[in-house]
Amino acid sequence: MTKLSSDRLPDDERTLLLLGLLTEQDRHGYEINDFIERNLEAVIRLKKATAYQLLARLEEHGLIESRAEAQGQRPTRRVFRLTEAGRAHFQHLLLGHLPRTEALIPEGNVPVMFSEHLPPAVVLAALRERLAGAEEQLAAAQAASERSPCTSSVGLALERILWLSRADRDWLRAAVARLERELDTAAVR
Amino acid sequence: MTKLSSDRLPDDERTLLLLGLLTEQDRHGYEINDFIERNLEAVIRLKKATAYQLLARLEEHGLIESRAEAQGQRPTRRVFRLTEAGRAHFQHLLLGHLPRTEALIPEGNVPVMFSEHLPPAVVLAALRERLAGAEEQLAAAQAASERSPCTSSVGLALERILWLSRADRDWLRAAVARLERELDTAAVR
DNA sequence: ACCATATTAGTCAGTTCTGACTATTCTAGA
DNA sequence: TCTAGAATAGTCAGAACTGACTAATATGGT
Repeated sequence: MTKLSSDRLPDDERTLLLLGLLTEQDRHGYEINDFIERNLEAVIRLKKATAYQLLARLEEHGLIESRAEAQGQRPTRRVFRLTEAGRAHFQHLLLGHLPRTEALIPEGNVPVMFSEHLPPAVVLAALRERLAGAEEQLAAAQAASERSPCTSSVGLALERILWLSRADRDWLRAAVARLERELDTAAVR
Repeated sequence: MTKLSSDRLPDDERTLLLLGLLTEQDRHGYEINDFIERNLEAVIRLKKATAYQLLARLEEHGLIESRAEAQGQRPTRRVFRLTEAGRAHFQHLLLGHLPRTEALIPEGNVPVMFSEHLPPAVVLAALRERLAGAEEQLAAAQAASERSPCTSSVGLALERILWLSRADRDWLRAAVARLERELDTAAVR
Protein backbone atom coordinates (compact mmCIF):
# COMPACT_ATOMS: atom_id res chain seq x y z
CA MET A 1 0.00 0.00 0.00
CA THR A 2 2.28 2.72 1.17
CA LYS A 3 6.03 2.53 1.13
CA LEU A 4 6.96 0.83 4.35
CA SER A 5 10.57 1.03 5.10
CA SER A 6 11.26 -0.65 8.38
CA ASP A 7 9.90 -3.67 10.11
CA ARG A 8 9.93 -2.16 13.56
CA LEU A 9 7.19 0.06 14.83
CA PRO A 10 8.25 3.46 16.03
CA ASP A 11 7.83 3.73 19.75
CA ASP A 12 6.83 7.36 19.86
CA GLU A 13 3.96 9.57 20.77
CA ARG A 14 2.51 9.49 17.30
CA THR A 15 1.94 5.76 17.47
CA LEU A 16 0.44 6.18 20.88
CA LEU A 17 -1.84 8.88 19.60
CA LEU A 18 -3.24 6.85 16.73
CA LEU A 19 -3.84 3.83 18.89
CA GLY A 20 -5.40 6.03 21.53
CA LEU A 21 -7.78 7.66 19.11
CA LEU A 22 -8.91 4.26 17.92
CA THR A 23 -9.36 3.05 21.47
CA GLU A 24 -12.31 5.30 21.85
CA GLN A 25 -14.03 4.48 18.58
CA ASP A 26 -13.43 3.26 15.07
CA ARG A 27 -12.46 6.03 12.71
CA HIS A 28 -11.63 6.49 9.06
CA GLY A 29 -8.54 8.26 7.78
CA TYR A 30 -10.06 11.61 7.08
CA GLU A 31 -11.72 11.66 10.45
CA ILE A 32 -8.46 10.96 12.25
CA ASN A 33 -6.53 13.60 10.39
CA ASP A 34 -9.29 16.10 10.68
CA PHE A 35 -9.55 15.53 14.40
CA ILE A 36 -5.85 15.99 14.90
CA GLU A 37 -5.78 19.11 12.80
CA ARG A 38 -8.74 20.66 14.52
CA ASN A 39 -8.31 19.70 18.14
CA LEU A 40 -4.78 18.53 18.66
CA GLU A 41 -2.91 21.19 16.80
CA ALA A 42 -1.43 22.49 20.02
CA VAL A 43 -0.75 19.08 21.47
CA ILE A 44 1.31 17.32 18.84
CA ARG A 45 2.63 17.76 15.33
CA LEU A 46 1.52 14.94 13.05
CA LYS A 47 1.09 15.45 9.33
CA LYS A 48 -1.46 13.69 7.18
CA ALA A 49 1.06 11.78 5.12
CA THR A 50 2.83 10.56 8.22
CA ALA A 51 -0.41 9.46 9.77
CA TYR A 52 -1.32 7.39 6.74
CA GLN A 53 2.08 5.74 6.70
CA LEU A 54 1.84 4.97 10.37
CA LEU A 55 -1.64 3.55 9.99
CA ALA A 56 -0.38 1.26 7.25
CA ARG A 57 2.35 0.05 9.53
CA LEU A 58 0.08 -0.47 12.45
CA GLU A 59 -2.11 -2.60 10.24
CA GLU A 60 0.86 -4.57 8.99
CA HIS A 61 1.71 -5.37 12.57
CA GLY A 62 -1.81 -6.47 13.29
CA LEU A 63 -2.45 -3.75 15.82
CA ILE A 64 -5.31 -2.36 13.81
CA GLU A 65 -7.43 -3.65 10.97
CA SER A 66 -9.39 -1.82 8.34
CA ARG A 67 -12.57 -2.48 6.48
CA ALA A 68 -13.77 -0.66 3.40
CA GLU A 69 -17.01 1.20 3.82
CA ALA A 70 -18.75 2.20 0.61
CA GLN A 71 -20.25 5.67 0.53
CA GLY A 72 -22.54 5.61 -2.46
CA GLN A 73 -20.90 7.90 -4.98
CA ARG A 74 -18.15 9.20 -2.72
CA PRO A 75 -14.77 7.54 -2.50
CA THR A 76 -14.87 4.51 -0.27
CA ARG A 77 -13.73 5.05 3.28
CA ARG A 78 -11.27 2.86 5.07
CA VAL A 79 -12.42 2.49 8.62
CA PHE A 80 -9.78 1.43 11.13
CA ARG A 81 -10.47 -0.60 14.22
CA LEU A 82 -8.17 -1.56 17.04
CA THR A 83 -7.47 -5.27 17.41
CA GLU A 84 -6.97 -7.01 20.71
CA ALA A 85 -3.23 -6.97 20.15
CA GLY A 86 -3.50 -3.28 19.44
CA ARG A 87 -5.34 -2.63 22.65
CA ALA A 88 -2.66 -4.48 24.60
CA HIS A 89 0.11 -2.62 22.82
CA PHE A 90 -1.56 0.67 23.57
CA GLN A 91 -1.58 -0.08 27.29
CA HIS A 92 2.02 -1.14 27.07
CA LEU A 93 3.12 1.99 25.25
CA LEU A 94 1.16 4.20 27.58
CA LEU A 95 2.83 2.67 30.61
CA GLY A 96 6.20 3.27 29.03
CA HIS A 97 5.56 6.83 27.94
CA LEU A 98 3.68 8.32 30.82
CA PRO A 99 6.55 8.47 33.31
CA ARG A 100 9.08 9.64 30.72
CA THR A 101 10.44 13.13 31.31
CA GLU A 102 11.14 14.54 27.89
CA ALA A 103 13.66 17.32 27.63
CA LEU A 104 11.84 20.57 27.10
CA ILE A 105 13.59 22.13 24.12
CA PRO A 106 11.39 24.78 22.58
CA GLU A 107 12.19 26.38 19.25
CA GLY A 108 13.11 30.00 18.96
CA ASN A 109 16.03 30.00 21.35
CA VAL A 110 18.79 30.33 18.81
CA PRO A 111 17.77 33.67 17.36
CA VAL A 112 17.49 35.08 20.85
CA MET A 113 20.93 33.77 21.63
CA PHE A 114 22.42 35.80 18.83
CA SER A 115 20.33 38.91 19.22
CA GLU A 116 23.38 40.84 20.34
CA HIS A 117 24.36 40.97 16.70
CA LEU A 118 21.40 43.23 15.95
CA PRO A 119 20.78 46.82 17.08
CA PRO A 120 18.80 46.91 20.34
CA ALA A 121 15.93 48.84 18.79
CA VAL A 122 15.46 46.16 16.16
CA VAL A 123 15.56 43.44 18.79
CA LEU A 124 12.97 45.27 20.83
CA ALA A 125 10.63 45.54 17.87
CA ALA A 126 11.11 41.85 17.08
CA LEU A 127 10.43 40.77 20.63
CA ARG A 128 7.30 42.90 20.72
CA GLU A 129 6.08 41.12 17.64
CA ARG A 130 6.80 37.80 19.28
CA LEU A 131 4.99 38.92 22.37
CA ALA A 132 1.90 39.64 20.34
CA GLY A 133 2.08 36.13 18.88
CA ALA A 134 2.58 34.64 22.31
CA GLU A 135 -0.47 36.46 23.68
CA GLU A 136 -2.52 34.99 20.88
CA GLN A 137 -1.31 31.49 21.61
CA LEU A 138 -2.00 31.94 25.25
CA ALA A 139 -5.53 33.04 24.51
CA ALA A 140 -6.03 30.01 22.29
CA ALA A 141 -4.68 27.71 24.97
CA GLN A 142 -6.91 29.35 27.54
CA ALA A 143 -9.98 28.87 25.39
CA ALA A 144 -9.11 25.25 24.67
CA SER A 145 -8.45 24.56 28.32
CA GLU A 146 -11.71 26.08 29.43
CA ARG A 147 -13.63 23.96 27.01
CA SER A 148 -12.61 20.74 28.71
CA PRO A 149 -12.41 20.46 32.48
CA CYS A 150 -8.99 19.91 33.93
CA THR A 151 -10.23 16.89 35.81
CA SER A 152 -10.28 14.95 32.57
CA SER A 153 -7.03 13.68 31.10
CA VAL A 154 -7.38 15.76 28.00
CA GLY A 155 -7.97 18.82 30.12
CA LEU A 156 -4.84 17.98 32.07
CA ALA A 157 -2.75 17.96 28.92
CA LEU A 158 -4.32 21.19 27.72
CA GLU A 159 -3.58 22.75 31.06
CA ARG A 160 0.06 21.89 30.64
CA ILE A 161 0.17 23.78 27.39
CA LEU A 162 -1.60 26.65 29.08
CA TRP A 163 1.00 26.88 31.81
CA LEU A 164 3.86 26.68 29.37
CA SER A 165 2.31 29.29 27.10
CA ARG A 166 1.88 31.59 30.03
CA ALA A 167 5.49 31.14 31.07
CA ASP A 168 6.64 31.91 27.56
CA ARG A 169 4.59 35.05 27.45
CA ASP A 170 5.79 36.18 30.84
CA TRP A 171 9.36 35.64 29.83
CA LEU A 172 8.82 37.72 26.72
CA ARG A 173 7.19 40.47 28.75
CA ALA A 174 10.12 40.59 31.12
CA ALA A 175 12.57 40.63 28.27
CA VAL A 176 10.74 43.45 26.51
CA ALA A 177 10.52 45.45 29.72
CA ARG A 178 14.21 45.04 30.38
CA LEU A 179 15.12 46.10 26.88
CA GLU A 180 12.85 49.13 27.11
CA ARG A 181 14.52 50.21 30.29
CA GLU A 182 17.94 49.79 28.77
CA LEU A 183 17.02 51.79 25.72
CA ASP A 184 15.51 54.50 27.90
CA THR A 185 18.55 54.99 30.05
CA ALA A 186 20.71 54.94 26.97
CA ALA A 187 18.57 57.66 25.38
CA VAL A 188 18.67 59.89 28.46
CA ARG A 189 22.41 60.22 28.45
CA MET B 1 32.10 15.24 0.16
CA THR B 2 28.93 14.41 1.98
CA LYS B 3 25.71 13.41 0.34
CA LEU B 4 23.96 16.65 -0.44
CA SER B 5 20.44 16.19 -1.48
CA SER B 6 18.92 19.53 -2.21
CA ASP B 7 20.17 22.72 -3.71
CA ARG B 8 18.32 24.94 -1.32
CA LEU B 9 19.61 25.78 2.09
CA PRO B 10 17.32 24.99 4.98
CA ASP B 11 16.05 28.15 6.57
CA ASP B 12 15.96 26.89 10.10
CA GLU B 13 17.51 27.47 13.47
CA ARG B 14 20.24 24.94 12.87
CA THR B 15 21.64 26.92 9.98
CA LEU B 16 21.40 30.05 12.03
CA LEU B 17 23.23 28.37 14.86
CA LEU B 18 26.17 27.23 12.77
CA LEU B 19 26.58 30.59 11.12
CA GLY B 20 26.26 32.26 14.48
CA LEU B 21 28.92 30.14 16.09
CA LEU B 22 31.28 30.96 13.24
CA THR B 23 30.50 34.66 13.53
CA GLU B 24 32.32 34.77 16.79
CA GLN B 25 35.39 32.85 15.75
CA ASP B 26 36.68 30.26 13.33
CA ARG B 27 36.11 26.74 14.55
CA HIS B 28 36.80 23.21 13.44
CA GLY B 29 34.19 20.47 13.29
CA TYR B 30 34.96 18.79 16.54
CA GLU B 31 34.95 22.09 18.33
CA ILE B 32 31.54 23.03 16.98
CA ASN B 33 29.97 19.73 17.85
CA ASP B 34 31.60 19.63 21.21
CA PHE B 35 30.40 23.10 22.03
CA ILE B 36 26.85 22.29 21.06
CA GLU B 37 26.87 19.07 23.03
CA ARG B 38 28.32 20.66 26.12
CA ASN B 39 26.66 24.04 26.30
CA LEU B 40 23.68 24.04 24.00
CA GLU B 41 22.15 20.73 24.92
CA ALA B 42 19.17 22.47 26.48
CA VAL B 43 18.85 25.06 23.74
CA ILE B 44 18.62 23.06 20.55
CA ARG B 45 18.83 19.53 19.26
CA LEU B 46 21.48 19.15 16.58
CA LYS B 47 23.30 15.89 16.00
CA LYS B 48 26.86 15.56 14.85
CA ALA B 49 26.01 13.95 11.55
CA THR B 50 23.49 16.64 10.76
CA ALA B 51 25.94 19.36 11.63
CA TYR B 52 28.55 17.97 9.26
CA GLN B 53 26.03 17.74 6.47
CA LEU B 54 24.90 21.27 7.08
CA LEU B 55 28.46 22.55 7.15
CA ALA B 56 29.10 20.89 3.79
CA ARG B 57 26.07 22.62 2.37
CA LEU B 58 26.96 25.97 3.79
CA GLU B 59 30.35 25.66 2.15
CA GLU B 60 28.79 24.64 -1.13
CA HIS B 61 26.74 27.81 -1.02
CA GLY B 62 29.78 29.92 -0.30
CA LEU B 63 28.59 31.01 3.11
CA ILE B 64 31.57 29.46 4.83
CA GLU B 65 34.95 28.22 3.67
CA SER B 66 37.29 25.68 5.19
CA ARG B 67 41.02 25.25 5.36
CA ALA B 68 42.89 22.14 6.42
CA GLU B 69 45.04 22.53 9.48
CA ALA B 70 47.63 19.80 10.07
CA GLN B 71 48.03 18.54 13.64
CA GLY B 72 51.27 16.57 13.61
CA GLN B 73 50.23 12.97 14.27
CA ARG B 74 46.57 13.64 14.83
CA PRO B 75 44.05 13.72 12.02
CA THR B 76 44.03 17.01 10.16
CA ARG B 77 41.42 19.50 11.27
CA ARG B 78 39.09 21.32 8.94
CA VAL B 79 38.69 24.82 10.20
CA PHE B 80 35.63 26.71 9.02
CA ARG B 81 35.44 30.43 8.56
CA LEU B 82 32.50 32.63 7.70
CA THR B 83 32.71 34.42 4.35
CA GLU B 84 31.33 37.88 3.72
CA ALA B 85 28.30 36.35 2.05
CA GLY B 86 27.87 34.16 5.10
CA ARG B 87 27.97 37.11 7.42
CA ALA B 88 25.31 38.85 5.38
CA HIS B 89 23.15 35.74 5.27
CA PHE B 90 23.47 35.36 9.01
CA GLN B 91 22.12 38.86 9.58
CA HIS B 92 19.35 38.19 7.13
CA LEU B 93 18.34 34.92 8.78
CA LEU B 94 18.50 36.44 12.20
CA LEU B 95 16.19 39.25 11.18
CA GLY B 96 13.76 36.71 9.82
CA HIS B 97 13.84 34.37 12.78
CA LEU B 98 13.91 36.66 15.75
CA PRO B 99 10.33 37.95 15.48
CA ARG B 100 8.90 34.53 14.62
CA THR B 101 6.56 33.11 17.23
CA GLU B 102 7.02 29.38 17.04
CA ALA B 103 4.20 27.23 18.29
CA LEU B 104 5.17 25.81 21.64
CA ILE B 105 4.45 22.09 21.28
CA PRO B 106 6.29 20.16 23.95
CA GLU B 107 6.52 16.39 23.92
CA GLY B 108 4.87 14.27 26.52
CA ASN B 109 1.33 15.55 26.09
CA VAL B 110 -0.12 12.53 24.40
CA PRO B 111 0.46 10.03 27.20
CA VAL B 112 -1.10 12.44 29.64
CA MET B 113 -4.07 12.81 27.35
CA PHE B 114 -4.77 9.12 27.54
CA SER B 115 -3.94 8.61 31.19
CA GLU B 116 -7.58 7.89 31.93
CA HIS B 117 -6.99 4.47 30.47
CA LEU B 118 -4.72 3.58 33.38
CA PRO B 119 -5.60 3.10 37.05
CA PRO B 120 -5.23 6.36 39.01
CA ALA B 121 -2.61 4.91 41.33
CA VAL B 122 -0.41 3.99 38.40
CA VAL B 123 -0.84 7.42 36.89
CA LEU B 124 0.10 9.03 40.17
CA ALA B 125 3.28 6.99 40.41
CA ALA B 126 4.18 7.85 36.83
CA LEU B 127 3.60 11.54 37.33
CA ARG B 128 5.74 11.49 40.46
CA GLU B 129 8.54 9.99 38.46
CA ARG B 130 8.13 12.68 35.87
CA LEU B 131 8.15 15.29 38.57
CA ALA B 132 11.50 14.05 39.80
CA GLY B 133 12.87 14.34 36.27
CA ALA B 134 11.42 17.81 35.90
CA GLU B 135 13.05 18.95 39.14
CA GLU B 136 16.38 17.78 37.84
CA GLN B 137 15.95 19.65 34.60
CA LEU B 138 14.93 22.74 36.43
CA ALA B 139 18.03 22.55 38.58
CA ALA B 140 20.18 22.16 35.48
CA ALA B 141 18.51 25.13 33.82
CA GLN B 142 18.97 27.16 36.98
CA ALA B 143 22.65 26.36 37.14
CA ALA B 144 23.15 27.15 33.46
CA SER B 145 21.27 30.40 33.77
CA GLU B 146 23.25 31.52 36.77
CA ARG B 147 26.48 30.92 34.96
CA SER B 148 25.73 33.54 32.32
CA PRO B 149 24.11 36.84 33.23
CA CYS B 150 20.67 37.44 31.83
CA THR B 151 21.75 40.73 30.40
CA SER B 152 23.64 38.87 27.69
CA SER B 153 21.73 37.33 24.81
CA VAL B 154 22.77 33.84 25.72
CA GLY B 155 21.62 34.42 29.26
CA LEU B 156 18.31 35.63 27.90
CA ALA B 157 17.79 32.40 26.00
CA LEU B 158 18.78 30.33 29.02
CA GLU B 159 16.37 32.28 31.13
CA ARG B 160 13.59 31.35 28.77
CA ILE B 161 14.33 27.69 29.28
CA LEU B 162 14.42 28.30 32.99
CA TRP B 163 10.97 29.84 33.01
CA LEU B 164 9.54 27.10 30.87
CA SER B 165 11.11 24.39 33.00
CA ARG B 166 9.68 25.96 36.09
CA ALA B 167 6.23 26.10 34.55
CA ASP B 168 6.45 22.46 33.60
CA ARG B 169 7.46 21.48 37.11
CA ASP B 170 4.71 23.56 38.64
CA TRP B 171 2.16 21.99 36.38
CA LEU B 172 3.34 18.54 37.39
CA ARG B 173 3.22 19.47 41.05
CA ALA B 174 -0.34 20.68 40.72
CA ALA B 175 -1.33 17.58 38.83
CA VAL B 176 0.23 15.28 41.40
CA ALA B 177 -1.41 17.18 44.23
CA ARG B 178 -4.80 16.97 42.59
CA LEU B 179 -4.46 13.27 41.98
CA GLU B 180 -3.39 12.68 45.56
CA ARG B 181 -6.43 14.48 46.83
CA GLU B 182 -8.69 12.48 44.56
CA LEU B 183 -7.18 9.21 45.65
CA ASP B 184 -7.47 10.23 49.28
CA THR B 185 -11.13 11.07 49.18
CA ALA B 186 -11.77 7.89 47.24
CA ALA B 187 -9.98 5.88 49.92
CA VAL B 188 -11.91 7.49 52.78
CA ARG B 189 -15.27 6.36 51.54
C1' DA C 1 51.59 -1.73 32.13
C1' DC C 2 47.15 -1.27 30.69
C1' DC C 3 42.57 0.27 30.03
C1' DA C 4 39.09 3.63 29.55
C1' DT C 5 38.15 7.91 27.95
C1' DA C 6 38.99 12.12 25.23
C1' DT C 7 40.52 14.25 20.94
C1' DT C 8 39.89 14.59 16.28
C1' DA C 9 37.17 13.88 11.90
C1' DG C 10 34.17 12.29 9.51
C1' DT C 11 30.82 8.66 6.56
C1' DC C 12 26.77 5.99 5.31
C1' DA C 13 22.85 3.02 5.03
C1' DG C 14 18.62 2.93 6.41
C1' DT C 15 14.63 5.34 8.31
C1' DT C 16 11.40 8.98 8.60
C1' DC C 17 9.10 13.14 7.35
C1' DT C 18 6.99 16.58 4.41
C1' DG C 19 5.17 19.37 0.55
C1' DA C 20 2.84 18.91 -3.36
C1' DC C 21 -0.11 16.46 -6.00
C1' DT C 22 -4.43 13.75 -7.82
C1' DA C 23 -9.33 12.47 -7.89
C1' DT C 24 -14.35 12.65 -7.15
C1' DT C 25 -18.58 14.32 -4.93
C1' DC C 26 -21.41 17.38 -2.29
C1' DT C 27 -23.15 21.88 -0.80
C1' DA C 28 -24.10 26.52 -0.05
C1' DG C 29 -24.05 30.85 -2.07
C1' DA C 30 -24.14 34.33 -6.15
C1' DT D 1 -27.15 27.37 -12.86
C1' DC D 2 -22.53 27.91 -12.11
C1' DT D 3 -18.75 27.92 -8.90
C1' DA D 4 -15.84 27.82 -5.11
C1' DG D 5 -14.78 25.29 -1.37
C1' DA D 6 -15.33 21.38 1.92
C1' DA D 7 -15.50 16.33 2.34
C1' DT D 8 -13.11 12.27 1.19
C1' DA D 9 -8.93 9.36 0.45
C1' DG D 10 -4.86 8.83 -0.34
C1' DT D 11 0.25 8.63 -3.00
C1' DC D 12 5.03 9.78 -3.98
C1' DA D 13 9.44 11.76 -4.93
C1' DG D 14 12.64 13.95 -2.66
C1' DA D 15 14.64 15.96 1.59
C1' DA D 16 16.29 15.34 6.12
C1' DC D 17 17.75 12.96 10.16
C1' DT D 18 19.95 9.52 13.08
C1' DG D 19 22.44 5.54 15.01
C1' DA D 20 26.21 3.11 14.32
C1' DC D 21 30.48 2.77 12.52
C1' DT D 22 35.71 3.65 11.44
C1' DA D 23 40.51 5.43 12.61
C1' DA D 24 44.49 6.91 15.02
C1' DT D 25 46.73 9.21 19.01
C1' DA D 26 46.97 11.03 23.67
C1' DT D 27 46.27 10.96 28.51
C1' DG D 28 45.07 10.14 33.17
C1' DG D 29 44.09 6.83 36.60
C1' DT D 30 44.80 2.10 38.91
